[in-house]
Amino acid sequence: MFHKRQAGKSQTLKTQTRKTQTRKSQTSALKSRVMEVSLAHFSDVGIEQTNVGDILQDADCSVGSLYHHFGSKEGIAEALFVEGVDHFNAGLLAALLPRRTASTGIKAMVTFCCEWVTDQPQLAAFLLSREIKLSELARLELREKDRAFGQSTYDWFAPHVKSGELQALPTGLYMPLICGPTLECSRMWLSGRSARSPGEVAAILAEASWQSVRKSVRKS
Amino acid sequence: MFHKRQAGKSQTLKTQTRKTQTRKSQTSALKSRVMEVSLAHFSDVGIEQTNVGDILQDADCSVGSLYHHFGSKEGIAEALFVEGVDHFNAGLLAALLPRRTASTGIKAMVTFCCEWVTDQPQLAAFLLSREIKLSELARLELREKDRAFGQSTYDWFAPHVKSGELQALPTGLYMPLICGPTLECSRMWLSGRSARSPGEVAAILAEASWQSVRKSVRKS
DNA sequence: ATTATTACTAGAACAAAATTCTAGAATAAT
DNA sequence: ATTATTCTAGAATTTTGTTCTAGTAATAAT
Repeated sequence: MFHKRQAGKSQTLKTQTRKTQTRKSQTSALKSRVMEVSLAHFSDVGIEQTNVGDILQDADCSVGSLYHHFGSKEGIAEALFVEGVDHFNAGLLAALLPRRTASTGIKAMVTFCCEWVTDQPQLAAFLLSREIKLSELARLELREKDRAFGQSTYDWFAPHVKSGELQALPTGLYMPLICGPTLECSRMWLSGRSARSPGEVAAILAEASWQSVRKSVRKS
Repeated sequence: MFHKRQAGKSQTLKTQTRKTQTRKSQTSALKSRVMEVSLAHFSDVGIEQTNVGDILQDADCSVGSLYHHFGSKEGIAEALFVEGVDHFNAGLLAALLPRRTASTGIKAMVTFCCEWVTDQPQLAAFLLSREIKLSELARLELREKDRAFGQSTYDWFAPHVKSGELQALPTGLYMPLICGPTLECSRMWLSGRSARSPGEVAAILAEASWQSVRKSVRKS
């Protein structure tokens, strides 16, 4: 009995582990499927126009599962949004931090931005649409991430401000000045109002944004 | 009989006119009320989260009237959007066209943008959210207006490009470079991610945007 | 003047779609 | 082994946008 139980236990443990992984992987695959399918629909026709039924069908998911994992349609959007922001911020920092001069850093930010949008238009369109009603929890989470991100970038900026290469500006203005034009171009491209992708005009945008934040002594 | 008819007619005309005006003004007041109330809700929680029942109640309007005048919830949004874009574009042109130098023109655009957003945050938030699914008709109407607007601004730019004050850029890039940073600041302020209103930083934004599009001969 | 037409209002009825509920299966914990 | 938890499933419910029918007031036509 004891032996049997032991054996049974180890057996169970083993199979449990295997089964758990199977279950877990099934579950996580389901969640991924739902998110992937939802992103396609959201970026295509917007959250409101997307109906849950289509998501369920395309992701081969039951009503119960969807509401168990995400709580609501907005819940899916929220998960996508947080994931997307994380991905973007991480990429932008990775592009910025290794640069040693103000000019190359700023330009790297703009270039990264352009490429990221051009490479994943669906996610970009979704993030830029901002039609997401975030829960209080997610709002706080994002605000904290935003703060940390802002801090990281400013830590990089500060020395260059001190050395006189960059203008001293209210901290909240650097991002809009550096990435604002690019994001505006992105919106226009993503919504079909412009034919030129951000990737195609990256160099121009990078130079222009750099001119807008550099500390300059003008000839004229 | 003829006389009576004449009298009757004029009488009718008079009362008709009065009654008509009353009716018309009632109707137009109703439409205004619906739009005003809707804007408040839309800019606050978004179109999807706003429910028609609330609009009906707050605007003291019946279901029938609302659908008679606007066709759908999106119809209200569409009307607000078109009206808002018209108002913004007209204001921007009015700020730009009288200026005689490249520098003052560009700065006037940015300044106007900042003030407009700061003065009517609800409308600005609604326009910038871009969660509106426009009808084909409205889409075409807006595209045409966009084109005309772009043409007007470019007609103003062209001479300054020729004279070497402004950079020669792909036409689609002027607006993003000039207004992109401002719009980004606006989004942050409107969504509560930034405390400083665009109006407060207008001067900085104007100068920076000008630096980004001017044709410069640098000292360094 | 009477009749027909149109513009508008009103709210009950309807349909579509999001979400909740109940139940049961798989897995983990005690 | 039993109990608790997580997850799946889909029927049932609720919510909500929209349509429909009917009626009223204003305008035009005859």
